[in-house]
Amino acid sequence: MTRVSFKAQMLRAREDAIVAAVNRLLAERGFDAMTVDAVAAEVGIAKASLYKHFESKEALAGAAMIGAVDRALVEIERLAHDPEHGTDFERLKALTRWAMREQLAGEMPSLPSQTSALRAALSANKAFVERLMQLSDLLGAWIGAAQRARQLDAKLPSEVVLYTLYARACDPAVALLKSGGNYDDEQIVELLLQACFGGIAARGA
Amino acid sequence: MTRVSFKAQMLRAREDAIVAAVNRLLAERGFDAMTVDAVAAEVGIAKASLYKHFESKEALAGAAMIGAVDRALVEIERLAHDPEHGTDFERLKALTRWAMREQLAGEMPSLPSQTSALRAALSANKAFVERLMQLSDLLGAWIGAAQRARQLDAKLPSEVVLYTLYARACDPAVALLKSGGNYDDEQIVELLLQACFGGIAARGA
DNA sequence: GTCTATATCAAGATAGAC
DNA sequence: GTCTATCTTGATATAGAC
Repeated sequence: MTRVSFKAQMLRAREDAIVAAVNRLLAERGFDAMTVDAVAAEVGIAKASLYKHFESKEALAGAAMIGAVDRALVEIERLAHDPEHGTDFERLKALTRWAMREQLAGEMPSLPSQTSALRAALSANKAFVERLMQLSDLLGAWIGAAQRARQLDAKLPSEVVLYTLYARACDPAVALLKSGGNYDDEQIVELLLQACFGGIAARGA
Repeated sequence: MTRVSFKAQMLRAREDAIVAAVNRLLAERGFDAMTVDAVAAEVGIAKASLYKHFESKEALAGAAMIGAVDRALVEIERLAHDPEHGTDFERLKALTRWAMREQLAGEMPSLPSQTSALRAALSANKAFVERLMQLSDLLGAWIGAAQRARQLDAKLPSEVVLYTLYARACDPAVALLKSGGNYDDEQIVELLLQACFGGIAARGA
């Protein structure tokens, strides 16, 4: 009864391939510079066929953004049960590390900068907004716990920490350091993680 | 002999007005979403006239980006002689504060995200590259001095600190906090400055 | 150097056959 | 649901008169 028809499986696989292509192009070029022709070419189907699956460029991007948030939610779930990360503070750090690695791998679609045409469309996308709120709630809980445990700075409002972490997931400093060519991916991640959590000012004394 | 003709003054004023409009639109919408029509409308002249002053959209943006770097250089010069900021560490902090205020005022054109069509054009713009190197050299000197004075974390490579500060000048966290509506502009600046220099992890103990 | 009018082209979206 | 061919729009850039 729960068996899924072969046709439906094919449909699903095709749409997954489309979303994956959009995700990559979104990470590589951003929404404005991504063309629907490029998506079609990457998937290997005609542009008109794309529009049978998604009704607009905004819908394509929306599906990819939902996928990105979902991957973050999956990673959160994984970290919550990973004995290697014993505190919420460590889990927040591990999640930020994961986000930076995704960015370096070209799999993190950059957040729509304040102004992008995408922003309005995403605000109207209920599935996206709902998942983003879920993500924010989970992170907010971790942040609050880590502040009470005195591992995160309790003087910073939780909102400031949350937005700071969101911003680090698309930090241009990652690409700048990468193009500098002096550090490999893992070094970039650890250096920026240190700058984010520890700050650039000296500690101690 | 050094007198400048009235006509040349008018020309200069007109071009300054154009660059100012481009700067604002670049800050508000970014390069891709900025149209030459919008620039013309904002300045109040015909689009064809714009092209008598600048040969392309990229040239327009280049002029605005050069202007932004120049404003930073002027601010650096001012800070270097301001007795209120006695150390290079304090000057770096003050410059970052200035950049965040510019961003909130809508006067900081966002850095071309890794992929923008603008990036290639800027790399080929000698005047821009030259000024950006000048800026980087000045900041690099301040960073090195602040690290030797043990006020900036000496374990972070100077390059990491430099790129981190560049990234904070267009930090999306600024706009996120602004749209959150819980803090006024000055509070946003001070909170993010604290997160950047002090880090989000707890200090002490 | 400024204007109006237009050329040109890229890109989002659709028609209609299979 | 996939294709080829086409429509339509919006945006960069230019022609040509004044």
